[in-house]
Amino acid sequence: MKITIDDVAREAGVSLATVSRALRGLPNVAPATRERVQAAADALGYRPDPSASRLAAGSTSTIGLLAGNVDSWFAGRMLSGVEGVLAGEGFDLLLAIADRSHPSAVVDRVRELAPRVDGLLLVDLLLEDEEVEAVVESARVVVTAGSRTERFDSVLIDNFDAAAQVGRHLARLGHRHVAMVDGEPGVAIVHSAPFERARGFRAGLAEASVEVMETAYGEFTTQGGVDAGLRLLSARETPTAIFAFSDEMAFGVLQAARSLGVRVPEDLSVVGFDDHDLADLLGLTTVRQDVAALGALAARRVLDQLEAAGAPIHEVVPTTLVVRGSTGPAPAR
Amino acid sequence: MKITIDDVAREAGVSLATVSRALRGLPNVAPATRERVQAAADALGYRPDPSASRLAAGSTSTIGLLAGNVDSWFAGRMLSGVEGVLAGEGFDLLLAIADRSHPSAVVDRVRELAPRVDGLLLVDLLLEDEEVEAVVESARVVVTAGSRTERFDSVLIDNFDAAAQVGRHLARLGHRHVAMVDGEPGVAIVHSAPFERARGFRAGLAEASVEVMETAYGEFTTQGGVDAGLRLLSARETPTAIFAFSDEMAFGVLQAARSLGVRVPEDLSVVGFDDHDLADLLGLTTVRQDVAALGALAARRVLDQLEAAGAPIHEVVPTTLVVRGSTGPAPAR
DNA sequence: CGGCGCGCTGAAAGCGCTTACATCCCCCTC
DNA sequence: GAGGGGGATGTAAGCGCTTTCAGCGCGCCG
Repeated sequence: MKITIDDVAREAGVSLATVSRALRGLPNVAPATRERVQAAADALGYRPDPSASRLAAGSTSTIGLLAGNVDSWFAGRMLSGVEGVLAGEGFDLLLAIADRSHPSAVVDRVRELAPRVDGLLLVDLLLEDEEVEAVVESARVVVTAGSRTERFDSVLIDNFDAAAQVGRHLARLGHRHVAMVDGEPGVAIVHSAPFERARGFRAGLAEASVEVMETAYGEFTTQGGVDAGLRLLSARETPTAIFAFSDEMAFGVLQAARSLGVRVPEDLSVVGFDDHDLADLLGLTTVRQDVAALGALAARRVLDQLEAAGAPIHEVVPTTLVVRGSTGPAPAR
Repeated sequence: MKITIDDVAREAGVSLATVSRALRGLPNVAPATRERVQAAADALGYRPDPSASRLAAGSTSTIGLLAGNVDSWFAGRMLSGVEGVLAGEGFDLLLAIADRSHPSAVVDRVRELAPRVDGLLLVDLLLEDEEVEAVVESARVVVTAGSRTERFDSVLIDNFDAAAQVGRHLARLGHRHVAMVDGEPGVAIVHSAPFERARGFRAGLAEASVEVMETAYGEFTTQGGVDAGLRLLSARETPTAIFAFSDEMAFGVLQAARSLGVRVPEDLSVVGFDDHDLADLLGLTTVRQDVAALGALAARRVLDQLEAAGAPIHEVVPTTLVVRGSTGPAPAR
């Protein structure tokens, strides 16, 4: 029932080797032959069996995308960008999620993925040094998006600079009591997005001799942001400005403020990160990054690496500070 | 360099057939042999080549997920739920997006996907009858999630009933001038989510002899919701309540209301659909559906169908109307 | 006019597995 | 104690492609 390359060969009156060459556009096929083969293939509705091609050719035409989650605004955008490029180039996209609660989840998943893909895209994943090594060993082509590791190609924004701008913005507004909402405590991986944002924010504030008075953690979720906001705003000394490392967490902070009767921006300025669809609606000052473009670029990097691996390339995509109503002058004390 | 099943066979001192059987847990392998083989495989770090297995076995252990988009709250949740189940069962997840701007996109994509997957999951896709036929012909196992087609298994909510509840809720609050925000005009596919929501909403209102005065279209995006809201609220006769078919569109309506100085809920009641993370934050009355559970169930249905196909099964997941601050009594006129 | 090179095509050997089918051996039954 | 049955293992034939290598015919050069 299944139509194989032999059927096409018979139909076109050539050998199956010629069919294979003709259909894949390889050289050394006479134009007339190529057409005849194509016509035969179309007539029969022939579709090459991917499993067979993969086994014979030794490559899968598949790119694996491993992310920590897939239901955040960031991940969704990233996926969109990546899929667009891969589909355009005829590659399959294999999606995997690394359960962050399990310590070796990333490495385990990479090992599983490696044999079934030509290249791997790690999205927004923080890797310890030994994890990086393990990944290097099991996968041939690896690109990271949203975070950076010396060993792999990466596509990301200048987190340091973006956060520094936020710091300057708040300092300029007169804020002296400033807090931040990071993802998780204890993760201090150099070059990782949270690490760089914290560092940049401090640097931006430092220009005006302001220091971060406290850090809370919100796991990059809205609910986590609520909890973090409640903690910060019900402490003895409350901040007049909070910088959350994602819009989703910032939304949570806004909610916490509202539930405590803290007015934004009169009593509290809030800044997020991402420029989520709803940031505009909620009037949130934030850092805009074009995540879909990031994803598209990352996908291209994987494809390029497939052709010719070289020294790691780190691409930086620009960001913009978008000032809206959630930030204002520091209240008088 | 690559470790194959032969290497393991040699190491364990058995034939490669036995290795294959032992490692896959097939019967007719002596426990001692199985252990020896496993030990050899572990020692060598053997990983079966998926391409070879697939070619030989004739099945791919891969499920394809085709969606219209992947960056909505709904799609992200769905993906999460699906991935969880598939990963647990050792299946790969192939992700594809059907570009809705192209009319035959879904069918084309299904044809591409079919040879590389064992089963297909169609997420939130509206299919015309002829498209359904084309899909039936090219793919063996198909399940739809979020929408329903007689030919395929489906997992979805009772859109009619959920929307009817919304209608009753608004009617009970005294609203007589009611509008809705649908996705796209002209899509009237029976059993599809938008179709059923519109029908259910009308039915719920009809119990109180209320009719829908107008319908706007928001493409299921926040921006689309803004536009739809602006249109509805700046018409000659404005509604006192708007039911948007997704929270994201409802957020847009809220923004439109705010920008026009229309107070919610004093002047306007707004209801969404989904119970997005931020619905709570924004005080949006909405219909809660557990999308991740929907996805998990859908994935299971695909896997079950793989084992034994039967008459289409339609699973219905319950929803809840969550009343928050965005709905209130109809204003006096 | 013979030989050489080149463009095109075909034959065949895998790619690394799965899976009938054959084989062997041990133990039980009569 | 011979015959049988069944569990454990091995042998080998594919699965449907890709790719190397050889072959063939033609045109061109000397």
